[in-house]
Amino acid sequence: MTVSGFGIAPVVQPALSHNVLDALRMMISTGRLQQGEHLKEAEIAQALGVSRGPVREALIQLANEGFVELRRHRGAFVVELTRSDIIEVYTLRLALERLAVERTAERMTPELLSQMDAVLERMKRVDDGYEAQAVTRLDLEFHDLLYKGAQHRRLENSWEHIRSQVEFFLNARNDSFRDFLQVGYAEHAELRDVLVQHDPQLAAKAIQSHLEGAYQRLLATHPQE
Amino acid sequence: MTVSGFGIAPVVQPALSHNVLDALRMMISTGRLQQGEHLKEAEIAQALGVSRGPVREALIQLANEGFVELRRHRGAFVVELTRSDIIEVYTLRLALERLAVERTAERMTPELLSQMDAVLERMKRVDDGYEAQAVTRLDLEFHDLLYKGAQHRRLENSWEHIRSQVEFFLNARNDSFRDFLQVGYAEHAELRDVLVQHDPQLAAKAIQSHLEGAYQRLLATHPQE
DNA sequence: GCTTCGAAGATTGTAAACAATTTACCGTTG
DNA sequence: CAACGGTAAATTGTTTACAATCTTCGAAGC
Repeated sequence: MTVSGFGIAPVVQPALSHNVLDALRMMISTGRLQQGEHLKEAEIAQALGVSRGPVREALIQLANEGFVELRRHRGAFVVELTRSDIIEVYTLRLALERLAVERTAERMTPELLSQMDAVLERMKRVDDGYEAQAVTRLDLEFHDLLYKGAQHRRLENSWEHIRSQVEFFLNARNDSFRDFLQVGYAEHAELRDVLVQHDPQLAAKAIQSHLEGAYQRLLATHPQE
Repeated sequence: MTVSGFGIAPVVQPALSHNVLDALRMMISTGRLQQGEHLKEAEIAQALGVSRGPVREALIQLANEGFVELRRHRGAFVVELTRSDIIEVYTLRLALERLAVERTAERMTPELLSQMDAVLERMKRVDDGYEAQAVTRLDLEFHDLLYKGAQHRRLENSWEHIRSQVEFFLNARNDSFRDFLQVGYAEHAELRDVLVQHDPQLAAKAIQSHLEGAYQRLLATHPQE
């Protein structure tokens, strides 16, 4: 191990299954794939120019992320997300993110702070003509930092498991409600200000009210079923 | 849909990958597989009499559960669980299980209660000659019911993701400390008594102290590294 | 008309073969 | 003798082929 600290990343091709996973994930979270749709392995494989093997592996992962349902001998179906799914995702996310901010508040570093500020800066610059997916990405980027700061591998993993579903809901919402300018920067900046105080309990309160707000705005776009 | 409510389960063979998954999971959680060990696909496939396909799928699942680490072109390695992993599993488990009991307390039904009592009854009957794995199973069975009662698919899924790791730690502990007679029944019965009161906040407190106790006992068996 | 049955097609589950990459070994070189 | 290089073996990544199962659709029987 004589060499280290080069700025260049090692050249490792990502696995094909990883490419397939990314492609499918994006198609679902952006709504290009209908809910309940039957994802046929052969079809996907041909469309992406790979064989069924990598596709199967990607579908297993998607099932783990709760995006598709795997039925034996029937294949993968895009899950239908209803109001009760919003509640599930929200409650689980709150449980996870509370742990995240409690730990992040205790571990706040200048590096992390500057990364947060960088994201906040980009939020501030968002103007009227923004695209829903772009602000969703910013939102998620900020929350990614919360998990990163927690330095908790399994917690980050759990977050990844619902992250795409959150992305899906946020995309749908930001499409119909264009209020990111009002709430986006302000609410996240408030979170940042709380985190630097190194107070886990305060941070837990803050994330609770932040997510509660997001949750209510989300429910407003999904009327009863 | 003319037929329903038969007592018999439909005859669907589980997928081979599922069998492989169960087999590997047990071998790891019971410690039959060394930490850091390299799990070779061909070897496992031959030992279990299947091809590499199902084995690969099982390994992907195991990686999701945090049991093995997958390195591209290198294969699957059994993770090495250290003191910091205990902390991770414990903190994450607490976050999840708090949500679980909060919901279960709100949704407590007579059916669930009798299922809990059945498990408690078996805990009570445990005598001096118990085996570590048997009491671990009982312990986990009770906690499974907490998640079941929460009626939260994604939460149950998250629990499954760390359940085997909890099992691994509990097995190791129950092997060296044989105090299940003292703490096993009593602590879980107390949890049950709290849950029937339909008070989420009280339930959250109870699970916190229960897990805190389990955590401390666990740490005692894993000295610093 | 409605149900039942069965065959053909479609789709997934599994196995086996091939390709790409890593690891291990060993001789060479300075 | 440690470091470097190269070749063979081992291992994973991917593709292809085959088996098992499900779905579809239409005809037969009531």
